[in-house]
Amino acid sequence: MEIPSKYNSQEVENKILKKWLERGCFNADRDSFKKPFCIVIPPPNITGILHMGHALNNTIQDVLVRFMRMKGFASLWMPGTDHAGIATQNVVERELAKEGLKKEDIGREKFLEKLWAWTDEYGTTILNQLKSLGASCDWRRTRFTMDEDYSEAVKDVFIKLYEKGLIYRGNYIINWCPRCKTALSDEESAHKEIDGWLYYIRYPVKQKRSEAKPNEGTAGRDYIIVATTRPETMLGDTAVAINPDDKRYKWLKEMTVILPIVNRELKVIEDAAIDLEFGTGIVKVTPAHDPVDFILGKRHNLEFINIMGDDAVLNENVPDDFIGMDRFEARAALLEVLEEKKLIEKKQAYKISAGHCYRCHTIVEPRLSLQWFVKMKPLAKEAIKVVRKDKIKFYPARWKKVYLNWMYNIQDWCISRQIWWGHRLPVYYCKTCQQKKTESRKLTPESLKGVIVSKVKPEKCPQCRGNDICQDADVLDTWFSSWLWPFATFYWPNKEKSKDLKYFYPSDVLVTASEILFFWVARMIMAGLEFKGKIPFRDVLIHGTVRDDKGVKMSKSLGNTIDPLDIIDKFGADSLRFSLMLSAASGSDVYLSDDKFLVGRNFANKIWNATRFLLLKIRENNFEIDNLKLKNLNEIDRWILGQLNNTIDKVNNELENYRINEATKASYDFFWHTFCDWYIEIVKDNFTLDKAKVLIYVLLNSLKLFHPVMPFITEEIFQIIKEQTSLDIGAFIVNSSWPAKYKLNRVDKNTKKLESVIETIKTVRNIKTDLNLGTKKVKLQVKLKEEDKKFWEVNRGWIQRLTFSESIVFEEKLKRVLYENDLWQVNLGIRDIDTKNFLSSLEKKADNLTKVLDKVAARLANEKFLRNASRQTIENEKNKFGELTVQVGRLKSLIKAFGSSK
RNA sequence: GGGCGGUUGGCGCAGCGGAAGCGCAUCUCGUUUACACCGAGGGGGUCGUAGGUUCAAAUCCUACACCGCCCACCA
Repeated sequence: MEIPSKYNSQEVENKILKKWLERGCFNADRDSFKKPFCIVIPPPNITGILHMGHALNNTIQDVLVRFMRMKGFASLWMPGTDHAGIATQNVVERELAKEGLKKEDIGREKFLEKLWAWTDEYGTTILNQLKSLGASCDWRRTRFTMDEDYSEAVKDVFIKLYEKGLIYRGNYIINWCPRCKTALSDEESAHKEIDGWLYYIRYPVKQKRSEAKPNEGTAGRDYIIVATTRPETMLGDTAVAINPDDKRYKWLKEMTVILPIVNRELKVIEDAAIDLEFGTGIVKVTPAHDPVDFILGKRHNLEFINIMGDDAVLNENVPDDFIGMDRFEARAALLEVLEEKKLIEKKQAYKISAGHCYRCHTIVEPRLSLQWFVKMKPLAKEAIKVVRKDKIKFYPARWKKVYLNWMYNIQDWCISRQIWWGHRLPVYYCKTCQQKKTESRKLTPESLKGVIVSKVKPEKCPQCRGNDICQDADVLDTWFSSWLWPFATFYWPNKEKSKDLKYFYPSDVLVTASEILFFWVARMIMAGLEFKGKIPFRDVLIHGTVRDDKGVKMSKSLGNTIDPLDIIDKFGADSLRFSLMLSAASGSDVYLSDDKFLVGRNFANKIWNATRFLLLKIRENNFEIDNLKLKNLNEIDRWILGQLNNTIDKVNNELENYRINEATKASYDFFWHTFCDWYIEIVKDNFTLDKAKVLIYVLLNSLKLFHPVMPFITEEIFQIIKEQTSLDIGAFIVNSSWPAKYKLNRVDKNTKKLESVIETIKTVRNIKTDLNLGTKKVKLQVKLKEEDKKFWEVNRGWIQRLTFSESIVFEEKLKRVLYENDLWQVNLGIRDIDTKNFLSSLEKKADNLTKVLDKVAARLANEKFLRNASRQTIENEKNKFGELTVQVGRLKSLIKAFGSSK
């Protein structure tokens, strides 16, 4: 069979993928003879399409899973998808909008039908894209956060926490997205600085000026000035506040202030939280629309006036003129009125740090509302301990601090969402019991009267026996289901179905970007400890962000993305993976541009052609390769096997420490620059059956080293080797065993000679370049000891070829020496030579080495050095001094012989 | 405001106490028994700045500067 000279990734990858899937190569089952290794995938959103971030994240996981699989572990990569509440609902809402409909038009039930239909149609798109990336998940096990069993786990957890008193319902200021019309958790509100204004507004004082005690500072005025960035919220003001120690406003303490436009009377409260330095030192207090004011409101028993609806449009709690206006419209209108009334003292440009909805980027409105929360402090306690004690380790380690810092300051988690797509809260209300409550502007603790927390709808209210019962309309935060992912995917808490859980839990490593450290990683740790009593994973591997070549984060909205599917099309999944792994220094961001992927493509082609060459030679020679028992090894063979051993060690070590880029680089360097550049070149013209076996042996083991990073091409070549030899090497490389070191039982005396020859070849090439000889063939004259002649004799052929020489002759005496090392001297058989370049490169070398030599000499002459440095260090320096002296001596005498250019 | 990173050749990174390295880019040469998606070579860096510790500092310490993240209730 002819092998084409270019590797065709498209053709190969589809074919190989199909075989793997058909033969269940990725399946992982409980096996009492194997140790488990498990990674749970960060479930992509069902709305997702594969982007570079996914490609990076999942390639890392796949490399680890494939590595451990080959190492003989029952290596499970658990796949699945996340229902992604708000994100998915938004997508389907947009679809609906194309028909001119809103979700309310068709109702909850119909809307959910559409969502499920959408899920069925597009929900697995990303999983198929992961397959084409080569992701070796056990696809039989694919789970979805809204699967029936999974939903049971979610309800279960809610009830457990509720019964433990860790879930409560209450009126608090939460982050509200007026576009998605739902509450958000603190984490879902991303703070960004925006340009705004700080307005200074005059509020009149009710009491007549004469009644005011005339003394310090601002006392003489009949108004006060407050500063605000969100003037429209003043319509909900119910007080103004000052610091009790603020001498400037002592006079104000007994006064009443009139809220302009609304004409509500505001009392003046004193609170130590007020910053004397900021603004005017007087704060307008809007308890229903600002988190700080909310606390003040509770502390001082103020009225809470909610002035906005769920879409941030002002409601009937504001003067008629403003009702129905959007918050920003209202701001403009209000400022106009204030301007007219001359109530604006001044405004100054100001950077506001405003929360933005992490799904639609709308500015979040702090809003008082009745929501469900999880008490986090008790859950955080253990989760802090396991990380502090390194039961869970972060890679890179610095993330430990970030994690702990967040955990120490953790806030309660708002888990109810006013959307339709998600897990309904397992909460029911008895309308009869609830009606007894009274409407009030005063904030009262939310009574649990009429609240029934239950997995299924109760027939009757346990309190009043009434049957007018309805389920809470809200759904749970998406992360309230994702935080169970490491064990709910194994059908926890169903005892019957979750047998694998015992075997595979805890998983070994979680691979993720830092963005979801708090959203997901921290919460999984808490959930694992709370519900399973065990950590969910031992290691957390945090990789960087994917950026473009200018360092800007890749994002769809900026249009600077590189589509991984395009790269797969053009260069192949292996190239994509290889280049990603090579550029992804552990934990640092990845800068990508199209040409980065050429490295991967070129390397794939290199592997391909090396294989092609070997198989070609084997066929030419009619060699029958039916075993890999290596025989008649000479020093060259032992040298390459030793180099392979070193590489295996290095790759093992690096992969075990999650330094995939280092592992990738090590195997790349070995294969290209040692195996191809030297070994193959050396044995080319002495291609015996024994050599062919060494070549195939090294090739096969190299393929195995590459396989985790480049699964497709390595599998394809593995299959070709199987086809073209009689070797019994197993069905698939994906299920084959990881390379072991070749047993080399003696230290080779000739290794030094071989390495000196390689050094000599390199130098001769340099000299020829310097002498402008190009590829001209000249005689290579060598003066060497009798005992080394045999070595040169045996290896004459390839040394001659690689030095581009017409012949090699041994001389008793050289007319001149162009190169010299510990073992031999070399001259080239030419008469007239242009020594200019040669001399200058010699001089440059000599200069550099002399500088170093001087330093070493000075060090050795330094008494303090001899006194303080370790014996070993001094010994090293002495050796270095000796070597350098010899080298410099050689160079200097060479320069002298050719007549210095200086 | 607090915290965490980073600053090494044009670009991206490694090195983290004893002779400045790698990949890409660049330049020169090359129709060599696979591969031009190749081979052989070359040029290019006083390791952000200023101090300090040390016999010795890119490497440890302290400030500072710039860049980038994250957290935070400065209205």
